[in-house]
Amino acid sequence: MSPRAEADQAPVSATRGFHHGNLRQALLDAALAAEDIEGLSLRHLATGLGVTPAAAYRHFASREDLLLEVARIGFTRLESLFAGAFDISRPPADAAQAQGRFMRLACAYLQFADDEPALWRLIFGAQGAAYRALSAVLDRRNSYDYLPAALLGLHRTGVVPHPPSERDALFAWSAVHGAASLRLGRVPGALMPLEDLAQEVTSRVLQSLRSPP
Amino acid sequence: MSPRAEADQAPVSATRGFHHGNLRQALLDAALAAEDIEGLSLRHLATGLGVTPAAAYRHFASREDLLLEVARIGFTRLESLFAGAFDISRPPADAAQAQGRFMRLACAYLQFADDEPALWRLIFGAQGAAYRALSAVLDRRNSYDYLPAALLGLHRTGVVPHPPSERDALFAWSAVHGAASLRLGRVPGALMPLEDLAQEVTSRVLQSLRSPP
DNA sequence: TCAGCGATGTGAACATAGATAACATTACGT
DNA sequence: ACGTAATGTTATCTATGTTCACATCGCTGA
Repeated sequence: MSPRAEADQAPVSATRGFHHGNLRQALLDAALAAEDIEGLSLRHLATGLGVTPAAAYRHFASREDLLLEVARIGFTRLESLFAGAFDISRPPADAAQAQGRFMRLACAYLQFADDEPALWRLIFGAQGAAYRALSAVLDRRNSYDYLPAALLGLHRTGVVPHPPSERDALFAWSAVHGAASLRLGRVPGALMPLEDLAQEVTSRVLQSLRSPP
Repeated sequence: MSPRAEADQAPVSATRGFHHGNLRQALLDAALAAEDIEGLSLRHLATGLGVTPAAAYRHFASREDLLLEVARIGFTRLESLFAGAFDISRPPADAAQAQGRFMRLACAYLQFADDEPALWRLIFGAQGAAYRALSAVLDRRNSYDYLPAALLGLHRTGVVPHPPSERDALFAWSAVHGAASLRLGRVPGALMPLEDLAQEVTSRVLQSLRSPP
């Protein structure tokens, strides 16, 4: 279908190869910079790069394909935000650290929505089409492990009495995801400073995790 | 801008006036029945109704305008689901009833996402553009009052010790909205029966509301 | 009653979009 | 050095949103 792999690792802004630049990456970069990724036009992108519309089809099977690739890159950005929240390979030292991890994870999620709203909408928006398409392809080991890991840390350090279940994880995800959605929707109550919102949500989720079903 | 009002009250499927039917409503109905409302084409809609594309512009200033009107109708549908959850004009009799109201309100929200995914995506999807545009126009008295009312009922009947704050409402909304989003995104954990999910989320939100900040 | 006017629909047209096919050029390996 | 694969171009097709000039229906007031 579409040439993938080695996309996000290529020399970033190189007009390198000359004669014609290295499109593909240039197209992806331009798409990533777009204000409305889902609404962008291949022709606009191409002509904006001084190239013919048809040229884009040498690198992407279709507009959808391009968008899917952009979504994939966006997903890896979200993953690296998660990775910046805490080191998943090392367990938390104490309760405070476990709570800090949980809080910072929520913060990362909200930060992504704040910093890259177009990418957020591309991934989680329109029926989550891109999201579902991605889930089938990505090795989900990375992003899908941070939340369970954070919850497990909370249990191991005694913050939460019961070992975390899938339902616990789903509830936590729902709360944070919902908060991010409402924030993007400019719901008045969700427009407080990002850290405050993360604090708010995580502390409340914690409250609910301290009790058995 | 756009002719509004009296739209959702018009004779529903009437090809009444003859010669030419009563478009507008027919267009709205067709749009409401579409599987992908945001992606529909005016031409398709028009020709599907045996009418010229340009005819649609006698009733809607643009495609966007049509979509906004559809979103408005969708919003009133959500409101009537809320109204079916409980009678906002009467306070709950006891704690059990108050909890039932809260639970049924969440159920209504999730039901809407389940039954009308296209409308949900139109309203809350794409950056919540439609949602924001609507919020400015709608008298929000209806839909925006159910959640605070439900929370107030919980407090008045002694389920929740502290009077509900805006932050309480935002958290509850976030959790339910997030659950609906993940469900629409076919996140595996959110695919349980609708009532179970509503029960799950509301009981956990309740847990968190029982403690002071 | 009927002239006329406003509401509504038609036909043709324009611009933009995604997409494809045939052709041109460049770069690179053997 | 040559030829083949990669990449870009030109031209073209179809679909869509949108507009404009024109046609037609139906109702209202003299």
